[in-house]
Amino acid sequence: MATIDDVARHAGVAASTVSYVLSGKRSISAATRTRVEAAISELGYHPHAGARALASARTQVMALMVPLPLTPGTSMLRPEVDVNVLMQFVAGIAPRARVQGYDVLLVTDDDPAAGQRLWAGSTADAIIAMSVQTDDPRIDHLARAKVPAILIGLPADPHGLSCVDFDFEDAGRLAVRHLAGRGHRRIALVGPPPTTFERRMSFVERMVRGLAQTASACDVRLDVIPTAARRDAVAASMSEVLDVADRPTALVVHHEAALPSVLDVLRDRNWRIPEDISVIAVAPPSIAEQQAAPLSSIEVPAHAIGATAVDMAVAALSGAGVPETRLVRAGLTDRASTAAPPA
Amino acid sequence: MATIDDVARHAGVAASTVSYVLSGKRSISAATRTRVEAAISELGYHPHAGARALASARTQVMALMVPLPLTPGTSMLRPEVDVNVLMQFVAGIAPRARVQGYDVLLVTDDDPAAGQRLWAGSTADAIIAMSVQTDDPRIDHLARAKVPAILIGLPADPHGLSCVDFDFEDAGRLAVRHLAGRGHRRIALVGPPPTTFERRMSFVERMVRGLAQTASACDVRLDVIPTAARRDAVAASMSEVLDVADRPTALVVHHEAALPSVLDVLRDRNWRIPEDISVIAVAPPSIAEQQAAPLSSIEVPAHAIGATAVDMAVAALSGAGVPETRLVRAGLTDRASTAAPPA
DNA sequence: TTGAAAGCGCTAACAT
DNA sequence: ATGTTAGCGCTTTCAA
Repeated sequence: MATIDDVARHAGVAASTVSYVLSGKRSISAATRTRVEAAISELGYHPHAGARALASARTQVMALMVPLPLTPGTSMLRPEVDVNVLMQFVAGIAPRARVQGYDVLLVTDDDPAAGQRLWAGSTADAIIAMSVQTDDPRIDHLARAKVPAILIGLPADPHGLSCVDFDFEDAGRLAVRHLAGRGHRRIALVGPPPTTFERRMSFVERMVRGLAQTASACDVRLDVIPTAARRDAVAASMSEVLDVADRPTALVVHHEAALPSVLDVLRDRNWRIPEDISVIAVAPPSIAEQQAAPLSSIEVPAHAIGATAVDMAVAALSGAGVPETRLVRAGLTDRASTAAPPA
Repeated sequence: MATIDDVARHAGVAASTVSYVLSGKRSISAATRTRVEAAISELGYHPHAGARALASARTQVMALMVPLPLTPGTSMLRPEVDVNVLMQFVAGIAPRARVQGYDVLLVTDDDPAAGQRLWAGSTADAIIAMSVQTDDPRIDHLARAKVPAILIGLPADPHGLSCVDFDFEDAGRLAVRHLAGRGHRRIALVGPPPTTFERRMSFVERMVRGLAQTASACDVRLDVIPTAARRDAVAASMSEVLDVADRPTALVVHHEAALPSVLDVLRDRNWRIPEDISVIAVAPPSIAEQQAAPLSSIEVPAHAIGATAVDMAVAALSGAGVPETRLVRAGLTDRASTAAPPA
C-alpha cells in the first residue's frame, strides 16, 4: 500500500504538503495541488486510518449502541425488539454519518459498560445510544465518557447528555384529543409486550403519560393492554379489556408487529372499523395503509431522528452547541378509521 | 488517558512487557504479570486502537456491508428490504464478532466500490457482504481486496470468495417434494416484490431454481407470483394466478412481510387451510406460529449463518482454510397447513 | 507557499 | 524472563 511518503516523493513535495492538500488546512498553490492529486490517484493512495487516528486523535468513527437481546435459550431476537423501527433509525444514521465523514461502529452488547471500551481505547469519536430506558444503566457510563454521547430516547435523568426522539408524550395527547373530540369516553392503548414495560423503555412510558394526561383532562378512561405480537396473545389480552360491559370504543395501537393480529381479532368479533370501534395506529404510512382497512396513524419519523442524532454528535464534536433535548412533534394522518363511538 | 508507558512505569517494567502481558505472546513470570495487571486496572488503561492498528497492521474490525436502499423521494427503506431477516443475520454476526475479538463496522452505502475505502485505508481486517445478487457488482471489487471477504449469499461467480448461506435451492426442492407427495400438481410461489427479482437477488433465484427443478421432475406446474407486501398488491397478484380453472392447490410463501396479507386474501375467498389450499411459509417459527392458522414452514437459520460468516472471516485471517462455499440444508416443520389438494 | 522534524502509542524484532 | 529500540503512517508545530 502506498504511504503518504510515496505520494510526496511521486509529486516531488514534502509529506506534510500532501497532508495539507488532503485536509485543506492551509493554502496550496494550484500547481502543487494538481501534482499531489495526480500522485494520489496514480498510486491509489488511501490514508491509513489508524495512523491518522493516532496522529490526529480523531477516528472518524461513531459508535452506535443498539442492544440486540436474544430470547433466552434461542437465537431469536427478543420479541420486544421492534426491528422495523430500529432499522428505520439506522437507515437514517448510517448515510448521514457518511456524509459527515464518519463510519458507524455497531455495538450490540447488552452490557451497560460496553461503551467504555470504545472511548477509553479511542475507538470512536462519539456515541449514539438507542433503545433508551427511563432509568438506563448506560447513561451513568456515557455521562462519564470523554467523548460526546447522544441518546435516541428520553430517560428520566439525561445526566446532561443530549437527547433526541419522537415526542411520544405529545403523540399520546394528540391521539386522545382526536378521539375524545369524536365523543369517545373509553380508550385503550394496545401497547408493546409486557417485557417492554418491565424494561421501562422510555418511549412507551412517555406514550402512556401523554395518553393518561389528556385522558384525565378530558374525563376519558384509559386502559393499557400490553401484548405480545402472537395472535393468541393479542386475542387474550384484548379480550380482558373488551369483554366487559363498558368496553373501550377506541384503540390506539402502538405495536407494529401486533397490528395485523389486532385487526384479525376485531374481524373475528365482526366489529367494523370505525363503526363499531375506532382505531389509531402508531406506525409508518406504508404499514398503516396496507392493513385490511387503512388506518389513521401517527408516524414516528425515525429516519429524520437518526439523522438528527448524527448532526448533534457532530456539533458536539466541533465544540458547538450545548447539551439539549430535541423532541419531534407528533402529527396524525386521518385515514377514516376513527368515528363517533357506537350509540 | 493512560498510555502503555504510564502502565510500564507504574508497574516498574518495560512497555514491551506490558504489551506482552496483554497479548500473551511470550511467557511472563507470575509476579510481573500480577504487577502489570494491577497497574492496568489502577490506571484504567485501555490500549489505543489506532496506535495498535498502526503498529500491528490489525484493526480488529470487521466491515459489514448491508445495503440499505431507500425508496426514491422518501426516507423509507425500499420495501424489498426484509429488515427482519437482515437483523436476524446481524444479530448473529455482531455478538460472534465480539467473541472473536472484533468490532463491527456498518457500511450501508449502495455503491459497489464502497468497500474499497475500508481495506485501502486499513479500516477493517475483513469484510462480510450481505444481500448478495446473482451478478453482484461488489464482487469484482471484493475479490481484488487485500483483506478477506465473505459473502452471505451465493452469486453466479464468487470470484474465489468464500460464501455461506441457506440452501434455498434445497428448500425449493424440499417444498415441492413435500407438496407433490401429497398429490399436488399445481404449485405457486408467492415471492418477494418484483424489484427483488429485478435486482436478481441471489436467494430468490436459487429458490425458484430449486422449486422449478423438482416441479419439472415431479410433473408439477409451478407459477411464480412476485408481490409487494401491500394488501391490495397481494390480492391483485394472487388473483391473476388463482382465478383460473386449474388454479394452484398449494402456495409456498417466501415473503415474510406479505404473509398476513396472503392469509387475509385466502380468508376473503373463504378458502380454508389446508382443506381448500395448502400453504408452506419460508419464515422463522415465531412468525409461522402466530398467523391466523399455524403454518408449516421452512426456517432460514439466519443467526447461525451470520455467526458462521464471522468464523470464516476469522479463519481466513489466520491463514487457515481455503475459500469455500457452505450451504445450510433446509428442513421443514410440519404444522398441518398442508394436505391433499381438494378433489 | 512549502519543508523538516518531532511525536502520537503501540508492537515486535533484537538483545541480554 | 525481561529490556531496548526501531519503526508503523500520519498530523502539526516550528522554520524558512
